Amino acid sequence: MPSVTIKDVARVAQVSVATVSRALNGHGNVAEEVRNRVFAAAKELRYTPHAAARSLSSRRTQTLGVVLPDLHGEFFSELIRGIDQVARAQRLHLLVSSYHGNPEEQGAALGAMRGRVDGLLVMSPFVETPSLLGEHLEPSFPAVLINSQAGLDGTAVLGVDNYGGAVAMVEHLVAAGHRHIAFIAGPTDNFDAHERLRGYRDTLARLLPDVPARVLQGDFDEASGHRAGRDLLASSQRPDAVFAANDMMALGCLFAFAQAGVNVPADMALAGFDDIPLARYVHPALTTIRVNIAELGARAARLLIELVAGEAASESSVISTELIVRESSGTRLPPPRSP
Amino acid sequence: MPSVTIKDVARVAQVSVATVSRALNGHGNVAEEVRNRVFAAAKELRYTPHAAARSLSSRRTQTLGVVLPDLHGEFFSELIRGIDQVARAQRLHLLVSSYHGNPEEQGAALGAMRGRVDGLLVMSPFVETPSLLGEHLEPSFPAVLINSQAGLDGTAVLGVDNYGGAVAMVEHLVAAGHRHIAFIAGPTDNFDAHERLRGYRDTLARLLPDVPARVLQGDFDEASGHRAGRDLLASSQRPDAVFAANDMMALGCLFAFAQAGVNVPADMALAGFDDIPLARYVHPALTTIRVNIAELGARAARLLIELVAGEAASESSVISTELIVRESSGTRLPPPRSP
DNA sequence: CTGAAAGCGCTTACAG
DNA sequence: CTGAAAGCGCTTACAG
Repeated sequence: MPSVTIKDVARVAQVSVATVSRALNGHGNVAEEVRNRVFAAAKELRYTPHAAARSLSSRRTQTLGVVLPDLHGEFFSELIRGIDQVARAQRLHLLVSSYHGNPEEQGAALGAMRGRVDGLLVMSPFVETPSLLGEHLEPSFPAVLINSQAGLDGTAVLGVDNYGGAVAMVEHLVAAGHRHIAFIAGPTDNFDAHERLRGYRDTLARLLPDVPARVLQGDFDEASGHRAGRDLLASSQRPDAVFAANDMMALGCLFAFAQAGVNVPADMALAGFDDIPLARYVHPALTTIRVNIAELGARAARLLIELVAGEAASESSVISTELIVRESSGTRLPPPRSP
Repeated sequence: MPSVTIKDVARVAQVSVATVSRALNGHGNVAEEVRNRVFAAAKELRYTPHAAARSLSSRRTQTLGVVLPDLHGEFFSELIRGIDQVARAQRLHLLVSSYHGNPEEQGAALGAMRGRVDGLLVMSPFVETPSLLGEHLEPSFPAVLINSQAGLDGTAVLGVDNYGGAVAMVEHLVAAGHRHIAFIAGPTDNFDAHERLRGYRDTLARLLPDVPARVLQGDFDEASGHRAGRDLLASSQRPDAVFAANDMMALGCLFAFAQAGVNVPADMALAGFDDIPLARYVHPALTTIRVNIAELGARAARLLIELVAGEAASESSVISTELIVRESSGTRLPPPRSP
């Protein structure tokens, strides 16, 4: 990073720093000939404005803060990619921070963003999110929550339609002729998990009021799915189908079944949620709910940019999901892959 | 973000801003009682220092810049995770930027980091990297390249031992009894791809001097692997084994074989490179080379932090790889999974 | 269209 | 141990 400053450019171009600033920022009211001199000088010196100085005086950082619970795995990768896509289209930077699932760290991460970002994208999948955020987020500061419970104040929230996805899956399983449908739930303090469970319960009660819900506790990772699968096999009453709250648990369950010689879907149907890349590669391919994560990130970023510009009212909405029927749910497919 | 400044704290604590600064930054030479007053005031006002202002006067941003060719997929996700792990341990922030595989954008991304970061982590897997970077990176600015060709100057480079990994794989395939080993190469302008190809060629020439190398062009994605697989099947001389320069191409190849009813490894052995999560789930599980990407990111970050502190001389090194033998290479395994 | 000057919020020698 | 002041590199009314 060269330490050539606006002063150097001004000297070479023989104008004041004010004029350099105006010329470089395209402020229009600069004589053609002067502007050219400034540009030439800037180029010659390989001048790049000093971001911190600019931020300090302009009150704009040209960067968006992204505060996530973790950075690991495809979900966050896709989310960041979606955010990045729209940010760069607006020449905005991304300050990324993970709080490693630790609520305290989340507060620190939020605080550390001050003076660094023009707005905040935060994902906080805790049930107690509102109070957590209330302490660290000024209501007046542009922010949009991702996949989180609605804040107390009017903070915008963008999320996946977890409830709708779970509803669609249960409807599908029931339509495929399954009656006893067990559910492997995600962590109890996770908002996504909570919504998916709610969708399962509501739909089962609606479609098959006489069949009791059956919920096994999981925590979204493969091992817990495996455990749940074994418990199911060991129980006196095997269900017709198992709906796992996410694909990783469904895979764990699938392996448990495979080890026990239980055939999916012939002996037991299986479905997941998320449509991770693995889902279509395992055998049998996994019926699941697709969630367009990049789209979620992109929409959140767009909304935030509007908020920063003072254009939009904070409004919450939801990204719709898509049922992806593959072999594991025991439904006969028309053509292999419809576009 | 509250707009309470150091002045407010000074007023409430009844001291000068200089004292507030010293107290909050732990400069020691502040009276116990005064320090307490300052802390109390800061807490009461929920004061958070303004990062841009601090950076401007202290010449330190407490953030590391990360400039990557892309943000998509597991590799970058893992890399960022590794970097994040060490950065946060030092309370450093991460400014992440993707240049979307576009060399021009890379220059812009690099330039935009000025005044925002204390050091730069850049991955530039182009063969022409040195000249590209020379234009935008001041030699005096702390930077470490990741998985890139060595810079002209003394810039530190950290990378994966692609060459060594390819050597190990060819040795393994030969030891398993395969002679005609085809190679599906990655993009010609990609440095990783280049090194892997070199490892293949050298080792084949060394171990089986009479067998000609056979290289098909790919571009690291599944489709190109599929294409190469079909070409191989259509050719008059089928090889005994196929070594793809990365797992995605190996998977594409595997699907091409499966479609054609060619059994792996009975009819043809197959191996990849990277050990992506899918590798162990496909059937047959894929023999591949594991690369610890998070470790790569972590080591790069550590090195950069030392450079920023002026502690280390820039030195280049390489992350070793590990041969993961699974079914696809046609070797009989001892126990299923050795730890 | 252009310049001199104030100010953004901090840190850090320099005095005392 | 503490304060007054300069300065970090920019932007932006305010004059002209």
